[in-house]
Amino acid sequence: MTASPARARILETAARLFYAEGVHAVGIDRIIAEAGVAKATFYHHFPSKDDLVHAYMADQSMRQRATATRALAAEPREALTAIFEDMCTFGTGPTYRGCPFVNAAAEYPDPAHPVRQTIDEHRRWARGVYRDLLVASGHPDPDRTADILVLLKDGLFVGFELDEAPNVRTAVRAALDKVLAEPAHATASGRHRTGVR
Amino acid sequence: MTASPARARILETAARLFYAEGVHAVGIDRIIAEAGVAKATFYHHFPSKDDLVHAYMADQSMRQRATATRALAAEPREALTAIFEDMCTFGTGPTYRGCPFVNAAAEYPDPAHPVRQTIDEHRRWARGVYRDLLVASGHPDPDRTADILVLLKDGLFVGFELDEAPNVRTAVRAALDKVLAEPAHATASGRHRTGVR
Amino acid sequence: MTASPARARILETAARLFYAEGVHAVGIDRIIAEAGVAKATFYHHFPSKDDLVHAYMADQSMRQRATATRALAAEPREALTAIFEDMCTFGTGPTYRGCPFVNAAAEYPDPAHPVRQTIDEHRRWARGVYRDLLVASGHPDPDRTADILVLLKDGLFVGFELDEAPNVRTAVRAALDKVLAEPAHATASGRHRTGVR
Amino acid sequence: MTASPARARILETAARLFYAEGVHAVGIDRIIAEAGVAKATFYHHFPSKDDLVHAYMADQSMRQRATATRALAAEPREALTAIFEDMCTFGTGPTYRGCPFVNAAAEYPDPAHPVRQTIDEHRRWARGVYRDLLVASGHPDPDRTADILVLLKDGLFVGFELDEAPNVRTAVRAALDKVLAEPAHATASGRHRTGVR
DNA sequence: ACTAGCGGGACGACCCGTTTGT
DNA sequence: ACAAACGGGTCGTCCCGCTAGT
Repeated sequence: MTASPARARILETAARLFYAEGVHAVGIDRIIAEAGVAKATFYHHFPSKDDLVHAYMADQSMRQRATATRALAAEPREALTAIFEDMCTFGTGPTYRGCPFVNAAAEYPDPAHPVRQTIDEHRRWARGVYRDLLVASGHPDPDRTADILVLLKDGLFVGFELDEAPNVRTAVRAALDKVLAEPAHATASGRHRTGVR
Repeated sequence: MTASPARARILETAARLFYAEGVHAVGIDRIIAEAGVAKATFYHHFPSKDDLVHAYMADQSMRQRATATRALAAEPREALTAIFEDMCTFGTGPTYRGCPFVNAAAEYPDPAHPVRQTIDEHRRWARGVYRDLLVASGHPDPDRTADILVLLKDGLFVGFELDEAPNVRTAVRAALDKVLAEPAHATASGRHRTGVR
Repeated sequence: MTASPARARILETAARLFYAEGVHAVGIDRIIAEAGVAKATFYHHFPSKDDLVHAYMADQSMRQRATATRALAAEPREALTAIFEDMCTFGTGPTYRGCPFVNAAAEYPDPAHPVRQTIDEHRRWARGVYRDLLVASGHPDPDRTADILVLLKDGLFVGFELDEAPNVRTAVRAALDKVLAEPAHATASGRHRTGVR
Repeated sequence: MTASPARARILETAARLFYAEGVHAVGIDRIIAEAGVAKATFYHHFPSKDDLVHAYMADQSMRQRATATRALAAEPREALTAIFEDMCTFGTGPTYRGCPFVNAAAEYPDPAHPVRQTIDEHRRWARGVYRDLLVASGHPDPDRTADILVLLKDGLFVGFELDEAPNVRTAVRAALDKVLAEPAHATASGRHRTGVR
């Protein structure tokens, strides 16, 4: 289908540069140079830079969904902690540069822009995953709690970029525990997990 | 001191435009046009665009500190909720465009850049405020809890920009309650507030 | 001979686009896309864009000659009026965009360019037709009058593009009458035409 | 007012190049190089190339109006022949490249484009001048005759570009004589057709 | 101290005509 | 017939200096 090697090289190069340096800061010339393609080839696959940015966003979303799908194999509660652990691991990587969606949104102020809509869609998906897992795990208030988990997710993405990673990781684990803890009186099912991972 | 009306107009205009549209997306020419100053005047006060961005960051930090100082008059616990309520109110404003520091960081990937250092400093200040208030309110684990409040703060800034404001607000209040709740057994000083505002 | 269907489609498409939008404004990619041929096929039939432009000019000339040939069946005098009526009819068509040769000359300033030479040749042919018809109709000054008819032809082509068609048509008919009118004293052959068409 | 030397140099250079080589064929870079201005200066005075083209058209129109105004000092009939003689003289100049308006129209197919509207306005002015002079000279049919003079004008502009100048000049003079010749009473051969169509 | 304008040159996105391989 | 490569060209914007005038 879309199995053009040139297109793949362009998208991969763009993803790396856009994420590392920002969308506006990376020019087409640089992308085609590092991808080793001709200008005409680039514009054949992506009629405009915005189309490339859009494809970059869609690609990021697809990758995160694939990663999450793997975590979804476990039990609901474990899946949730696994997802957040995965994000923490990602956040401590050498190339980490924050959340690609939040960063892109910072450069695309117009909420009606296609890039923003792709971001919105991704966020709805992420919240949906949290909610579904909470429902499956029998959480009494999955909707509100999913919203809180989204807060936590965004906070950790920012934190790993701008604060000290170990502290962030510790705080994320503590916060997740607090959020997933049953409301005080309903502590029937003893929850014995004493350390994620 | 720096009470030049021209300089103030430049900074105010730049702050408005940088925040609303992003730093890279706003050119010097546009700033001087909308500020109604001459180019020479601009470069007299700000030797380079980066200097202006730096001043913009410092100015944002100063404003947030002034706002927080007002909230600090109340009791520690009240002060904390007031601070988060203020941020929620800010997040629902018509010109809201996310956290200026997070947005700027998205456009300045180099952690060694002066702009990033100003951001770091601001974040250290914010965390310090949270920690101090937690200490003053007798919280048993002020350091880790301050880290969690930072997560919450960043999450809400992102959420108000990219998600539905009412849901975010509700989630923030619930999360703050959870975070500030006394660990079950140690409920000496009964804090009976069951819902902010 | 040159009965390749691909070639014909290319030439037809190019003629339509060149005439409607100008030569420089239409790119090869657009032509091959709208003609539905491959790039290699295009460059097989037309080694360069200039060759295509040249073929476009030659084609236009051939078509005009074919049209004129039909009019030449009539009596000389009638043939002349028929030729100008044909041009007026052409000038009021929905796709009319002026004289293709004049338009092309506007984009090819160099008189030595092959395109220009094709234009020159076409104009010599047109003037020759006028002169021959004037001679055949017994006009006393066919050479100078042919030059005047060329002026009229060019004027009407411009007029139909840039002025109001009905006024132009009326003016063309009146001018043609004036031009073809016998000089006062030499009114031998009564000319009985009482209304073209 | 608009007495900026840089702007004047740009416009003068653009007029020369646009007229000699065509609008699309001349790039901004070339204009600013030959005018000796900076790109920023160019875009300060002309926000886009189209604005420059528009100014070029308006400038040409103004110049032709100024030239015509000088000829208008004479008696109506003399003024008309002077105007056409002026155009013939212009047409035989070394830099002659046809009518700037017709050439520009060839490159701007859209009749709604500002450039085209400037052209339309100029043509209305020219026809108005002819008509006024015909009225002042007591011509019995100034409106239709003005239309014919427009035909003649356009024809001569094209002819001087694409045909042999001396023949064109002769033909123009002869045609002008025919067009301005007093009707009826000064001629033996009555003109029987009193209204085409 | 402030304004207005101009010069400079690098870079932005995007399109051009053309050739080659498959 | 399609995809890719190529290099140069298009218009336009960038940040930044400098000079002259008030």
